[in-house]
Amino acid sequence: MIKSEPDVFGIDDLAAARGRRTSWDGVRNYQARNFLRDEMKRGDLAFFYHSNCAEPGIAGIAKIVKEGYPDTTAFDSSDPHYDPNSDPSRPRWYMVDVQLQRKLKRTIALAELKRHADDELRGFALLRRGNRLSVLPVSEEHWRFISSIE
DNA sequence: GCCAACGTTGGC
DNA sequence: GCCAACGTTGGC
Repeated sequence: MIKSEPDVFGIDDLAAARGRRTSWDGVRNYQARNFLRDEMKRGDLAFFYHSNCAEPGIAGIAKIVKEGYPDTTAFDSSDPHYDPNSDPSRPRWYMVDVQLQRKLKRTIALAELKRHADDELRGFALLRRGNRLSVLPVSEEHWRFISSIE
């Protein structure tokens, strides 16, 4: 799952992007970085989640079209995500490229997902207390369940 | 706008 | 290595 604030870059922005794809850059959290760098494979699907907005929830599905590679925004001193501690010879931050697979027929609200926190979605990282990860794993079982309630 | 939950930073 | 201060995330 990849999270984004729709006011900044939402599912419709991805739909409007050239090739319906974009670089998922600017992630500056080590755990999230590890998922981008090590876990997400070309062809994998990811839920696109809208955070920090009126109706937080899953808005669409994206596909990983390029596996983890160094996040070049970290090297650009004029970029808001610039990190002087990330050296091009030893990059600290990684990104992937994603492409819109499709928007969901409806946004599956966080409130609805929460109703299944103790059964079908038990253990889902999104629902764990204090979760703030912007990139997080979804198990096969959880993926199938969420797909089934669309 | 408020606030809880973190992660990071930096002094010691 | 500890821990207080600070900044950020994100639901409400």
